[in-house]
Amino acid sequence: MGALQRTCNGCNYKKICLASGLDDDEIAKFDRVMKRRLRLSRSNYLFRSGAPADSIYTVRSGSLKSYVTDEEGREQITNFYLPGEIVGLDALTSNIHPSTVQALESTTICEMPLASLNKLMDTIPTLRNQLIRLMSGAIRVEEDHSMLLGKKTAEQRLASLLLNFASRFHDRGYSSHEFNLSMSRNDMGNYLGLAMETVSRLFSRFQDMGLITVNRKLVHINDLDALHVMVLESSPDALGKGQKEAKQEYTQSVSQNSKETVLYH
Amino acid sequence: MGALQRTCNGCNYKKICLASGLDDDEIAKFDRVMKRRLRLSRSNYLFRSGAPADSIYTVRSGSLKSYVTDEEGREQITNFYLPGEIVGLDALTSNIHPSTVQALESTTICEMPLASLNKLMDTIPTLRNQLIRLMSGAIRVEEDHSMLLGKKTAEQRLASLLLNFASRFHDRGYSSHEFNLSMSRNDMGNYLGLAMETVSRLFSRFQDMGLITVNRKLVHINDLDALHVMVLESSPDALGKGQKEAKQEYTQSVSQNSKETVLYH
DNA sequence: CAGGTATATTGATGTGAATCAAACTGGCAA
DNA sequence: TTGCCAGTTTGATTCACATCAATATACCTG
Repeated sequence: MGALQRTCNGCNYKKICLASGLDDDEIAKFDRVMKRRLRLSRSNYLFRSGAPADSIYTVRSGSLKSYVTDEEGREQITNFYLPGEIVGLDALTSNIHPSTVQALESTTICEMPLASLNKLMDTIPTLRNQLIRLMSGAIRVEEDHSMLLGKKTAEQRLASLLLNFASRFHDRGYSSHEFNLSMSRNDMGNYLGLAMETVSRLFSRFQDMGLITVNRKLVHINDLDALHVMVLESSPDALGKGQKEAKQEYTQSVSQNSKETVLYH
Repeated sequence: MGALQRTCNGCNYKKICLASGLDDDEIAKFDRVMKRRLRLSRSNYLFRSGAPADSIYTVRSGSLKSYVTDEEGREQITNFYLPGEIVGLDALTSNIHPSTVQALESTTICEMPLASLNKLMDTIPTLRNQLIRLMSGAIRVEEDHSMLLGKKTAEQRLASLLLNFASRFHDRGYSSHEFNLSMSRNDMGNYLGLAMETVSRLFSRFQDMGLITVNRKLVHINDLDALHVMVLESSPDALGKGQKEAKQEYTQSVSQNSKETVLYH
């Protein structure tokens, strides 16, 4: 996954990352304060939880995992990061990193110092808006992760992960049918709230069902539709009693329902 | 939980909400575009997923729950909101609400139109920074929720919820020992990734153990420390084999470890 | 204040995924 | 080439929590 350009303008991911939406003049300013080519090899840390946060980062090539740690040393992987994605957005409340970020393979990273970013945002409102958009997106991603952890079966969790990566690789111009998952089975299990053994068994099962072909880290998806169906299959409690209005069109906006009423005073 | 003032300056929660950090002049401008006293009664919607997002909101009194819905109608509650907390931050990517937000009791809400907010942020950098801080905090909250859903036992999940509310009530000037949980057992279970019956049993168990006294929605915490200990107790896999470096001081920042190395090129 | 409906509690049973326990595989260093 | 070791696969068993089921209790409505 190369992206050898040294400027944002030449970068493959400028449409995805912080620089998205900036005009030529603005991107040049942005470029000037962006530090490029931070390099990490496999399993090295970008930063650890508790460290002061002076910058946010973008993956340029390779991939990362981030995880939070509790007082007992339990680790929960919260995200895997692919090129163009922003890392460190959870540190802007306290300027202390709450997460640890570690490379899954040889990875290059762009660094944007927060001081520079703040200064730039004063003069480039587009940049501020883009940061806000990305942060909002990060919240959504976490919400989806909660849905996965709270409401999906093991099978649906792994299917979701495969579909998620398929679509993100597709967005980056790579095949959505064949790709490398750079993290270990252990990492996948941790992210999915499953034991490593369960992940391994599911890979075997999916292969036996003809849905995928796996060879170590390389995954080939033979039947994307079947994986989609699998994720949608209703789990035992999907339509539990407590949820009277479930199963209606979920993209609806405003209904005539009496409960919709909102009153100003 | 009254907060009857009609201006931000007189509001109990101005230190927590968006207006935090603004000087008198700025807060006056902010005040001018804030719409106050949106009212919802129990189980009414503030907005539903799929609806266009034109504003973000702050709880003024009462409480809310937010949940995401998948294509099959499964609902995952992602958050409960108390006075001073901001709702709708996950909608700023697409200007479509990904979540549904519903009142848990009679609730009053302040509304900040996004158009006004954007205009204000052009002239008040503090406001922009505060929004960014709050969004970053929202990401952290979701990460903690993932840790809860992915790595904690049923017992630890309910204990975490109780401690979470204890501390949030405390922050708002209420007792951290006695408070009302406005949501149903069903909602708690949904949020915690547990069956309602499990939540109910745990309430009974905690009461039998002398940790709390429950009367329907009213919870009195008798032994806060014991709940803390319970959350920290290591679950079966807290120190699994895959996690070599667990159990070290989790607030550490930079170690001498060789893996810490970061190279510029 | 009677009656119905929501919500909550408690008990009995079932099960999906965890845990425990071996083997197996591939990468790498000597 | 050998041997080691981390990562993975596969199998046997257990267990925490879900599900099913039956009351019980609070709340709301007429």
